[in-house]
Amino acid sequence: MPRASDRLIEQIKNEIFSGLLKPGDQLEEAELSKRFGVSRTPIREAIRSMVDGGFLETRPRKGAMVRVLTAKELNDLFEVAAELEGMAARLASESLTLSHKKSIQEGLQQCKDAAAKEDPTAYAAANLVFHAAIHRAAGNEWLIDQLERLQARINVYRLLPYEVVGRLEKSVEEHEQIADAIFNKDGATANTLMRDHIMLQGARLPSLLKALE
Amino acid sequence: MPRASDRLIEQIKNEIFSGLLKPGDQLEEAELSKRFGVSRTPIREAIRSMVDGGFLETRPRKGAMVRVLTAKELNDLFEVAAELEGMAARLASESLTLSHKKSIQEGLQQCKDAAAKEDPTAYAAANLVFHAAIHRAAGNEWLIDQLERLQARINVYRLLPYEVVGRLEKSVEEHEQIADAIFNKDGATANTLMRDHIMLQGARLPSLLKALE
DNA sequence: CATGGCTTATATGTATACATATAGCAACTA
DNA sequence: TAGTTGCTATATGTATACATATAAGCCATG
Repeated sequence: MPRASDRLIEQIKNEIFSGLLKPGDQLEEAELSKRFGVSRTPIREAIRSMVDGGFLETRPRKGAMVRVLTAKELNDLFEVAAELEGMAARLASESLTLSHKKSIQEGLQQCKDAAAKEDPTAYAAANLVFHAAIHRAAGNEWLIDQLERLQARINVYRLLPYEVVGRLEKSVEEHEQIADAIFNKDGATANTLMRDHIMLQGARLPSLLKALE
Repeated sequence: MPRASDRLIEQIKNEIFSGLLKPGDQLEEAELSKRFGVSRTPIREAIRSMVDGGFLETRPRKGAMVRVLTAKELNDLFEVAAELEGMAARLASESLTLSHKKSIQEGLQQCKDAAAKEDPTAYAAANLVFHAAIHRAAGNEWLIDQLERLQARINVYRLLPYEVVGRLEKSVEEHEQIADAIFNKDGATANTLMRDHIMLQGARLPSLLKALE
C-alpha cells in the first residue's frame, strides 16, 4: 500500500507543473488537507520533501510557498544542467554498447518525426526520450538522479509562452551532431556540443523571466 | 524559535558522521523519540529530509536505515563531484575578482601550513576552506548547493582508516597548480586539473569499501 | 519432525488534539 | 490623525491517540 504523502508529492507537483499553483502562491496545510482528503500529517511530509526538492520554500511559522526563481537562479540552474548533460554525453561516448546506441537512435528518430510534423508537444516528449537514452548510456546512477531532479525543476517553466518557431529543426540538427560524436566515441566533442545545446535552450528563459517581473 | 526537526537533522547527521550510526543501521522512530525527547512527528520529518538528502532509505512499513553505498555508487558519486568541482574551477577562472583570489590564496596557505605540520585533521579542514573559496568564486549558487550536498554525502566515509602518508604534500602541489590555472584564467586547465584531483581522492574509497564488504 | 496457518506483538502510517507564535485589527493615546 | 499597544484569530509546530500492515511465534496437523 503506497503512502499518502508520496501520492501527495506527485499531485502537488502536478498542480505546479500545470500552472494551477504559481510561483509565490502560499500553501495552507488545512486547505490542502481538506482538498486532498487526508490529515495534515502526510501533507506536512509532502511539503517537507518538496522543500528539499527545491520546489517550495518555508520560513518558520510562515508556511510554505511555491519557490520563485530569479533570473540569475534560473541561469545558474541551466549552467549546472548543461555541465551535467555534457558529462553524460562524454560518459556515454566512453562506454557505448550496441543496445544503448539503438536507444539513442530511437530517441533521435522520434525527435525527427515530431519536428517533421511541427508538433512542439510531441517534440518535447521525444526530446526527453533522446536525452534519457544518453543518460542511461552514461551508466552513472547518481548522475541520472541529479539530471532527473534538474529536469523536474526546470519543467515548472515549460508553460511559459516562448517562441519555438524554427527552433525544432535546429534542435534536431544539434541532436544529430551530438549523437554522431557519441557514436564516434569523441567524448570531448560530445561534451561541448551537448553543453552548448542545453545552454541555447536555457538562454531565453532568464530574459523571459526578467520580462515577467 | 528554530524547529525541532531541523535540530534533529543535524543531530542525526552527526551521529552518522561520528560513526555512532553506521550504514545499514535501523532507525526506530520510538527509540529516537525517547532519545531526543521529542515526539515522533518531528522525528518523521527529519527522517523524510534525510531520505531526500540521500543519507537514509526507507521502504513502506519497513522503517528507515542508514543508506549503504555499493562501491559503484560511491564511484558514481565521486565522478559527479569531480565534474562539478572541475566546473567550479572553470567558472572561477572565468570571473575571478581580487577578493575571491585572496580567499583562494588564504585557503591554499592553510593547506600548506597543515601539510607542513603533517596534521591530517587540520588538513581536512583547510582542504574544505580551499575548495569552498573556489566554489564561491564560481558564483553559481545552485552549483554551490549541489557541491555542499555531495560533500556532506561523502563526509560519511571520512572516518574510514585509509592511508594518507605522502598524500598531503601531493595534494598541496595539485592545489597550487589548480590555483595557478585559475589565476591565469586558464579555465580548461583548471577544470581538468581539478577533476583529476578529486578523482584521485576518490579512487581509493571504492576499493576500500569493497574490501570491507 | 516439518510445515502451514492463525494469533499476536510491534512499528509504521494517519488522524486528531493541544501549544504557541505571528499577524491583523481595533482601541486608545499623544 | 498617526502611532502604538494589546487582544484575538489563525496557521504552524508538536504531542498523542488510533489504524493497519508486517513479521514472528506458536499451535495444530500431516
